[in-house]
Amino acid sequence: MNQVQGDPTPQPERLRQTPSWLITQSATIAHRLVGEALGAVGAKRYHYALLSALEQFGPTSQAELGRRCSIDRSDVVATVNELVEQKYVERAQDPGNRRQNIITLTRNGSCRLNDLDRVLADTQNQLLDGLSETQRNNLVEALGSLLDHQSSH
Amino acid sequence: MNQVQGDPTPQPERLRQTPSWLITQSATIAHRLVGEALGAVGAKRYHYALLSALEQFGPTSQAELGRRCSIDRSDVVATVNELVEQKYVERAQDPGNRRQNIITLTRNGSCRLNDLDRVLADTQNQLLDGLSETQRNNLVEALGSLLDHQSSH
DNA sequence: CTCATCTCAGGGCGACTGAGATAT
DNA sequence: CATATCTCAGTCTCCCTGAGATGA
Repeated sequence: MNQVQGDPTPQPERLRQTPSWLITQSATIAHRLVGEALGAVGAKRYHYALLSALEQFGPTSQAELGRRCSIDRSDVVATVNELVEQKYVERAQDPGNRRQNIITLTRNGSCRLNDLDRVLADTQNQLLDGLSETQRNNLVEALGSLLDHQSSH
Repeated sequence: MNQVQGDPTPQPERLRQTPSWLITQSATIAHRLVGEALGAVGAKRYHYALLSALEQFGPTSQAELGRRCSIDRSDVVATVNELVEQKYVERAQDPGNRRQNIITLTRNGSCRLNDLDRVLADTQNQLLDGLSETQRNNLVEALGSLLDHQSSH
């Protein structure tokens, strides 16, 4: 029967004050929102990441794609397979270095990226709905620093 | 052979400017750091969460623990099993409501929580190493708002 | 009958590891 | 020889669902 009022199952103070917990909880929410939004159009997070990299940097090997997007080599293989099947990218062996595959964005893939841009813009607004402009900027700035610093070990 | 200079595999702009991507990337790093630190002393993230809730709110049913810590009912069962086995909590049927189990923190469990507090404090410093005090406060504040707003739908 | 709770079994995804084949 | 790439197979953790049993 609970209390009459004033105890809407708050979270433990320890967790609320632990940055790593705040980050992973937020990530779970972000993950769900993005997954649902992309899933509704038949895409996944990794699809968007690879298409973004190809659009910005041009044809790229799979290993390089993995480095740029922080995606594991195994997952790059699987994701490229999916994107090839959907005709959004093409895979070709590099004649100058036959170890590697060069992945190229198709015109279809460019359009796809633009579509996903719109889907994601909506999702970001949903995710940050309660935050002021200042809070949004602070968040992006702080997490950017965190990633920069951590990636340089 | 790459360029002579100035191209240390940067990330795509689109990703760097997408809050959900920044959050999930940071979460992956946080997850790894916390997992390794807790794993080194035989603990898991869920262990710390449940112990925190029990310390702050006293004996609690499993369903309530799940609500307070945002842990799924199935995972609460598994985690309580582990904590019972390690003698950090005790499980007893509520005589007033025989549907539910009341979980109680043992003296051992209290000590364990203090130990984990120290482990986690170190980890938070590692995680936020490159950030100024202002950035850290901004981050905690922004993510707190995000979680508050999202949890109220 | 309905609702809440506890429990188990298992699916799905993301992050990751190991090993083999091939080429530099 | 060592190194780098691509690929497959498979593990592990977390998040979540479904369903059954019990009791309010």
